[in-house]
Amino acid sequence: MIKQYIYDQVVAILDAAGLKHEGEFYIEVPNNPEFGDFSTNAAMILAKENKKSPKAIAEILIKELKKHKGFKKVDIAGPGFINFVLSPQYYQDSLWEIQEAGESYGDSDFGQEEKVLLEFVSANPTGPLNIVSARAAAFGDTLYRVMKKVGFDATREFYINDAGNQVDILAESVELRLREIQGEKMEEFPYEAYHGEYVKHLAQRLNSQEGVRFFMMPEKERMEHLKEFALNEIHQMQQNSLEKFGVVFDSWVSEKTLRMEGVVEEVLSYLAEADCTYEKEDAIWFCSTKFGDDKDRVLMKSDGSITYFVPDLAYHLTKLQRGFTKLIDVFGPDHHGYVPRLKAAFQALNYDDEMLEVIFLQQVNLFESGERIKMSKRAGKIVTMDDLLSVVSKDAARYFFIARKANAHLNFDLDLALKKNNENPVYYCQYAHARICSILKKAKKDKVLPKTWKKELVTKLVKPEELALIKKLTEFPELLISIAQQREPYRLTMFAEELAGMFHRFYAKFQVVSDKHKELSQARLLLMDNIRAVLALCFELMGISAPEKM
RNA sequence: GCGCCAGUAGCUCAGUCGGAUAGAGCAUCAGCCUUCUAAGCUGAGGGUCAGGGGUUCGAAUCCCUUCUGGCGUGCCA
Repeated sequence: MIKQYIYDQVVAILDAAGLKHEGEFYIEVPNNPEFGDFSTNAAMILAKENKKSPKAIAEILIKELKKHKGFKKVDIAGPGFINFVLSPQYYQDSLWEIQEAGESYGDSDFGQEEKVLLEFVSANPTGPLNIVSARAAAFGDTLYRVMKKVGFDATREFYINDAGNQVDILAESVELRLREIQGEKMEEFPYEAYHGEYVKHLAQRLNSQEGVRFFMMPEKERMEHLKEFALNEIHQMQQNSLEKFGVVFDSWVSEKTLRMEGVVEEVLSYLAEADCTYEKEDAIWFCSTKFGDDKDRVLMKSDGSITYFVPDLAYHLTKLQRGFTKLIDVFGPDHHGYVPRLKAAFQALNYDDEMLEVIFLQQVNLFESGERIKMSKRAGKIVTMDDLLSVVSKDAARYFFIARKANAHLNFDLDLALKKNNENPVYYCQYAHARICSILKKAKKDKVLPKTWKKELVTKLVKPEELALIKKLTEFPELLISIAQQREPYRLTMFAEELAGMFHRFYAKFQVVSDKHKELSQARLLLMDNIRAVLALCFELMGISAPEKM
C-alpha cells in the first residue's frame, strides 16, 4: 500500500515536470537497510526516453519529494536509485492500525469473490495416502486458506477415481488375500496386484464380517460387492489421514457417480458436435493436435471402453457448470504430459483454456541413513502419510511440505525427522511465539501490562529495531496477496522465519518488561503482542499450532 | 529423439519486473545464561550462481548453446 502511495507521488511529480514515464519502474524494499526503507529505480529507467541523465531526473524528483512530511529523508545513491526513509510516525501509526485490525489483519478484497476451485490430492482410492499426497494436502490447504483471506471464494475438492482398471485390480487383490485366509493354496502373488499390507487388512475385515458366505455370491455380484467394500474402506482411511493432518475438503466428487449421470456420453457428443473426433482402427480419437497437443488422443478404445481422459474432462466441465471461473489443479510431476490434451479440449469446446491452471508439485524423495528409498505402490513399498505422522508432528510435517517451491524436488530426511531434534525451522518460529507469550505473562504478573492499549504508546517506539519490526509487520498484507496471486505458499514460511528472527534478535538486545520505564515497556508490549498476533496468523494459514509455551 | 522441471556455500534451500557488497538455516570453529524461555543471541570461515557465448548503464535473473539429474512421451490411471 505504501509502495503504491510512493509510486503515485512520483508519477504526479513527473507529470507536473512534463517528463515521460512509459518505461515501467518500481518501488521496492532494498535488501540492504542502509539504502533506506524503500527505493525506486525510476530515474534510471526513465533516463533514456526523456534524454536526460538519471541524475538529472533524480534531482527533479528529490526536490519535490522532500516537501512531503511522510518522508524523513529522500536521496540519490549509486547509479541513480532514489532512496526513501519514512518518518517514524508513519510506522507508529501503522502499528496502531495492525493492532486495531486484530485477526482480520491481512484480509482484503483482492480476489473479488472470484469462484476458484482448488483440486488437490485426488489420490487413487486403491491404497493409503503416501507422502506425495501429504505434500499436496499441505500445499493445497495453505493456498486455499491464503486465497480465502485475500477475498477469493475458494473451494477445496477431492476427485475420487473410483472407476476404471485400478479398481478392478484392487478388488481382485482383496479377493486373493481373502482366499489365502480361507486356506487356499496360492501360487506367487501376481505382480500386477496390490501388494500392500492394507490389502490383507481389508481381506481380514471382510472375512470376519462375511466369512465363507461371501464366496456363495455369483461372480459378478461378488466383485461389485468387493469393489464397494474396498473403496469405502479406503476412502474412509484416506479421509481419516487427511483429518489428522488438519486438511478438510469441502467436497468429494466420485468418478463413478459422474459416469452414472451420463457425463461421458455428453462429452463424447460435445466433441463430436464440435467436429473434433474421428474413427481410426476401431477406436474414437480426439484431434487434440489441432489445439497444440503433441498427438491425437484416444477417447474410446477399440474394445468399446473409455479412456481416463473422458470422464476427467467431463469432471472439469462440471466445475465450470458449477460456476467456477478459475480451476486450479495440483498435480504430481507425472501428469505434465496430460495437461495439453485437457487444454486442447477446453479450446475445442470453446472454453477459455486460461481458466484451467495446473500446478505441478515435484516428487518427494525420502532419505533414510543417507540412502534414497525407492517407493513402489504396486509392490507395496510405500511410506504412507500415517507412517510419517507417527514419527513427525503434524506441525513439522505441514511446515516442511510447504516450505519449498512447488516445482522443486523435496528431500525428506527421515533420520532427521525421527531424531525429533530442533533442526526444523518450524520450532524457531513457534519458539518466538511462545517467548512472546511468556513476556506477556510476565508483564501481567508484574502489573506492567495495561488492561487496554492506549494509542499514545506508539510514539515511544523510535529505535531502529522497533521501527524495523513494525515495517516487517506492514509487509504482511501485500505478502498474502502475492502468495495468492503467484500460488506460492512457501513464502509464508520465509516471512515467518524472518519475523521470528528479527524478534529473537530484539529479545536478546532489549529488555521488554521493566517497571522503571513503564510507558516504554507498555509500548514494547504492544509491539510484541502484534508480532505474536501476526505469527499466529501465519501459523493459522499454515495449519500449524501457535504454542503459548514450549 | 522430442517435451516439461531443476542445477546457487560441505548439506537443504531463498534470491519477486534485470539493480547497489549473492543471502538464510543446518553443519564446523570461537564466544554469551544472578535480568522477560539458551528450542535463543554474537562473531568467524566457507561461492567459477553447472560450462560457454549474447543482449545493456547493469545479468544468478532475459536470449542462444553445451553438460548433468528427475519426470513424461500408453487404446494405463
